[in-house]
Amino acid sequence: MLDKSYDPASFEGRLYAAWEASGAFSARPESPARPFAIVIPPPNVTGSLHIGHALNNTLQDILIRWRRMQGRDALWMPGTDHAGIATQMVVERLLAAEGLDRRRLGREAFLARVWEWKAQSGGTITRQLRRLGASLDWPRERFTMDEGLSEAVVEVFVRLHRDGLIYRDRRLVNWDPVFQTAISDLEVESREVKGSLWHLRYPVEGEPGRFLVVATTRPETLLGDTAVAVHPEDARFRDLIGRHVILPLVGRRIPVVADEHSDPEKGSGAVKITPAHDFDDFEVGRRHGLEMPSVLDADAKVTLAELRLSAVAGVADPAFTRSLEGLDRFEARARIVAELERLGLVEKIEPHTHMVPHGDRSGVPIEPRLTLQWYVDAKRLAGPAIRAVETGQTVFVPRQFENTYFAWMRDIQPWCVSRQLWWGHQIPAWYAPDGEVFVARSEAEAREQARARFGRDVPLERDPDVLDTWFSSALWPFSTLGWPRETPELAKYYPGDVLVTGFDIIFFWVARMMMMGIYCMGEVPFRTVCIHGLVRDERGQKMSKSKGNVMDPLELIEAYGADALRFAIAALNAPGRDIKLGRQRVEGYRAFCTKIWNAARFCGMNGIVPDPAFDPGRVETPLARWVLDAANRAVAEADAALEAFRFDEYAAACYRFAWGTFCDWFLEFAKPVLAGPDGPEKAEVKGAAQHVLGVLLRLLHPVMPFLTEEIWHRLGYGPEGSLIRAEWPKPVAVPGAAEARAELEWVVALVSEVRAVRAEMNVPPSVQVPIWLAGASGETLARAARWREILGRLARASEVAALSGEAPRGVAQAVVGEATVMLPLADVMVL
RNA sequence: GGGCGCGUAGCUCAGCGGGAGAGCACCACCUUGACACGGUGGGGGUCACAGGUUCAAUCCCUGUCGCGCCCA
Repeated sequence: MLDKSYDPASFEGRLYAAWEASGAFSARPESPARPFAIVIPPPNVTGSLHIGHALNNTLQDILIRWRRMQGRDALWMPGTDHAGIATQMVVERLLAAEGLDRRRLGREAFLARVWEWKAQSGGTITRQLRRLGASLDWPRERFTMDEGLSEAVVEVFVRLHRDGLIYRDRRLVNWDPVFQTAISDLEVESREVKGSLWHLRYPVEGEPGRFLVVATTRPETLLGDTAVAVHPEDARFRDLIGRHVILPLVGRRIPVVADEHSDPEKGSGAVKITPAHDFDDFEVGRRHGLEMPSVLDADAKVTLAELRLSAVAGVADPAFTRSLEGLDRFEARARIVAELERLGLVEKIEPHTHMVPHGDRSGVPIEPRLTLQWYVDAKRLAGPAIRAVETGQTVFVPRQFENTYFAWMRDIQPWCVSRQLWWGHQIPAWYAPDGEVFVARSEAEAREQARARFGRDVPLERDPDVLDTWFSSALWPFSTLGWPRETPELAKYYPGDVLVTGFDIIFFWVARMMMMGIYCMGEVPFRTVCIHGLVRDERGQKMSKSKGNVMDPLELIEAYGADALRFAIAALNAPGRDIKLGRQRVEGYRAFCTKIWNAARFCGMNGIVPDPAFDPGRVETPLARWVLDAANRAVAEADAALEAFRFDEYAAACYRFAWGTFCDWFLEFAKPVLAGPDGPEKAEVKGAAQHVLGVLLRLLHPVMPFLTEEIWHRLGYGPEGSLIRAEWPKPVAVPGAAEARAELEWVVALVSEVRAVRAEMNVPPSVQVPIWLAGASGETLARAARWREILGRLARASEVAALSGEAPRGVAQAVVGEATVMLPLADVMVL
């Protein structure tokens, strides 16, 4: 028997442990069953479960549990990624607390510390996913730095290099001065900064007293200017095109070039060009063949190494400029502006708000820097990945997100994959003393190549850099299955069925997994990409620590149970929309959990016990036929919703059937029978009840695994922990379903009408009133007789009788079907 | 500036050529032997606005306004 109240904390942990111990989450590669495979979008190993993970993993778990019950060989591949920067940051912070730093420790010792940290703290999120109920195949758990996955990374790098798809190039990168590494465009976020627009006077060569005024937000990069650009159509500057100006502080002459990059409407109409420290300027520099001296180093401090300083009276004093060497970029800015003001070279300073790129983790402005890095030719990999979506080999749900994918993929830039970090996959490239590069699977292989090239052994040095974490994540759909080895898992579970992820991740994972999957496997990594939104607070605000509006899924699970949280997430997951989640929503769905619990408890109290011998094809009473038919429809609705990734509709179908049909009507109709004498009718109603409750538990299991599993064994449907393996319900043949539906719909309509009329007339529930039916068919009167007792209970009818002739005075009337319902209320109304 | 999406009951959102809906919230009544995390009943919307197509438009088309996101 079930306890008096629903207390999820009392069984969730126990059930999860039982499932996991029994191997219920395991895929069975050797089984002939058709596979259903999902790879988890690997969470960051430094992470802990936030509400976005709860959403993402609830949806995946619903799909996996549903397909598993349908008999598919379900594989949900777990794991985490090594999160290069984030992890290195965490460990460096720990070292700092001990007064150490990684450079003093050395690479090898530092990496040992990272692994040590991972062993101790890396399992946080996987433990938390268990609290959610996520049925991941834990023994298969992978980590992007695992031996096997690392081997895959090296293999892909070597192949890409062999195919000319990976190369070294000197280009501008987003340089993070804090982490001292290149970072990806996607790790850069624009932040609005209140700054200034400095209008600076550059003396025009050969015309003393004439200045070309440039407007800039970054006066400190002036040192690296190699031109001034004006718009070719701009009449103000036409005569200056092709002439030169003198670069203040540096004293070199730099050309005035015509370039459409310069916007006559903005600033002064003339822009300084610093090709080594600005992406747009870099392009201008390329177009005009300009030099590209760097004036800021890895720390974003001034370096003059690539400059030649000349003295120009009143414009450039080399002694001053040399004093800038080694200054931080912001201090240099202040000093430079002060010097220019002293020289009378500042025309004006305007307040100016603009967007400045910041490193998303370091929080400081990124510095575009010219560096030599490894690049993947993403453009060539993108072609097939675009076609795969165009031709429907992979489909996005909702469809409109394909546009996001196409937009990004069609405009894809060379992918900088090297990072100046220690934690990550070290690039498998070795350099000979002359700089010749050997890309190989191992040092031995590199030596062989070098020997073949030089005819003797030469000392080789390995590239110290590591690869972008996304490089290894991109391989996740097949590296986790054993690639490059041809394992049974790879053969069976690739391509996967679905990738479930947020729209903000389309660029990160989806695009890269598509490119690498097609390149390495010759086939897309997944058939469907199911895109969900962001979880926001109840007012639609993004959750953030600074706003203090974050909801902790673990806290919600403790307060309301994992099932309530999961159901809330599913129910609110409207396609293409963000989820606005408030505490009250979760609380509200906890009420639904409680309702199910109590309904099951009622069944148990009335001796409704599982009966495998029950045959729904042989039921005779309208009530049993009707409820079995309603369950059929609920199953069909749930299936259709899940097939379409409509988690909200699946939840709604379950809710409607469980509460609106099973509890509100079926159990109420069943009560007089259950309370009555034993006999065929009671046996049949009990049979139908146990059957439909069993359907309901199975139907709800994917979204409410704990509650349903607990009821399942407590009521004797199977041993503890067996619902997860139970067969997904299928519609059953119900004889006379249409007639039963018509009859029960009539009863429901009649009861509802009578209740409404009575409520409107203020008749107290304690007062029983006759129901008279006028103009009723013989069929209706027969039904009325069959449901006499129910009408007494639910419609508070003292009698149900046919009426002929005139309507008596003082009766309230309503129409149900062909009949007019009359209630003699004149004496009992409360006015 | 380009793209995508959204504007339907107080809130969150379904619906999408012919009947305006759900859940929650609200109001009233009800301690009925599963459940007050409950039951019953009820109020509440010119479906953003303006044109157009159609016998018919919340739904299709065009435009306007407002909001959000992505990209530059």
